[in-house]
Amino acid sequence: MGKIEEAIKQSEFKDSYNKVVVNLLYTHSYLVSFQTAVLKPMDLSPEQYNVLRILRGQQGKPATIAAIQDRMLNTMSNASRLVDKLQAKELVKRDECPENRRKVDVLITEKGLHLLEFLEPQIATLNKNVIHLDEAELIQLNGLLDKLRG
Amino acid sequence: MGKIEEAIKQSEFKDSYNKVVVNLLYTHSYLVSFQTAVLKPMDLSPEQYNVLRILRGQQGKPATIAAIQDRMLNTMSNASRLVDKLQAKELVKRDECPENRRKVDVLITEKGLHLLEFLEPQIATLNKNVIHLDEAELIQLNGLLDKLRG
DNA sequence: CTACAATAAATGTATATACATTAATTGAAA
DNA sequence: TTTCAATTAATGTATATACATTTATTGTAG
Repeated sequence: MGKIEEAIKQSEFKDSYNKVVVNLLYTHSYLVSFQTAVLKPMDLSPEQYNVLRILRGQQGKPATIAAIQDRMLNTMSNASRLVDKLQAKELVKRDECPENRRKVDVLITEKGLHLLEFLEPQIATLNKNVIHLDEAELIQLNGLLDKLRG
Repeated sequence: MGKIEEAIKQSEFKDSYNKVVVNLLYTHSYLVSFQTAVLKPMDLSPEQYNVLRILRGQQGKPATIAAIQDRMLNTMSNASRLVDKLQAKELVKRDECPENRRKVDVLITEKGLHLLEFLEPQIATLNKNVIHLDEAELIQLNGLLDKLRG
């Protein structure tokens, strides 16, 4: 597919800022559509998958809703309802936090951990197939994205 | 804010592919949230703004719904309903395509063009303020994103 | 202690999105 | 010409998202 100009059939951009914004939005959509396809048979949305990985990253420690929200990629979405969905599928469980009853301790279940283990190799294969960059380029891209945000 | 590890409080990633995916999703959210804030006072969503720009790019020629869909950044969303919303605000108009009554000719209105002119300098300023890259880095980033998609 | 502000999560609501289905029109084969 | 497949847009529907409001609990000033 190649250059963004061909991909969206637009011959030129106002400036490089504009072009990089469009390119990022387009590449995001490209990646998310593949990811969605892999997750869908397991009835998971990309954000639900992300929350599961956040919880596994806690390594046994519970996370509050606010802590999950804080680590989410899409900072504006609704952690409380995402946890609802995951709980309905028994992938996470909620406990009232004993020392502060306003808070809720969220933990990933065994079932949730197994689902992640099942999905991870599929996601890894997918990534290698759809991201046409070598290791050096990946590192360079990570650096540029970090720098972009300042 | 800096490195993605700090931004989402995750100390390490499975591999560079994984890291670049997370970094892209996070950077996307970073950019979209700023863009949304600029567009919101004008009652436009980012995708509606994108459709307006696609239509202006036609330079007077109408575009069918399918042609808009094809050029959209988020390839899965619904051009027909986005055009509905824009039409309700009188930013675009729809005409039945005379030589093929299945098709619909969509055109940007004067009002739509004026809105774009009003927004563009605001978006340009925003981009310069939130994208902390110089011209050489922007070009490099565009190249890497194009290559990523293959 | 009481009243009130601050915090945490849940809920309400409108809109957006993903995806499937339907409806209308056209083109082409029998 | 009739029938049927293909094309194009619109609609249905379930879910996701953004953002405001509400509820419950805690902490603190008076």
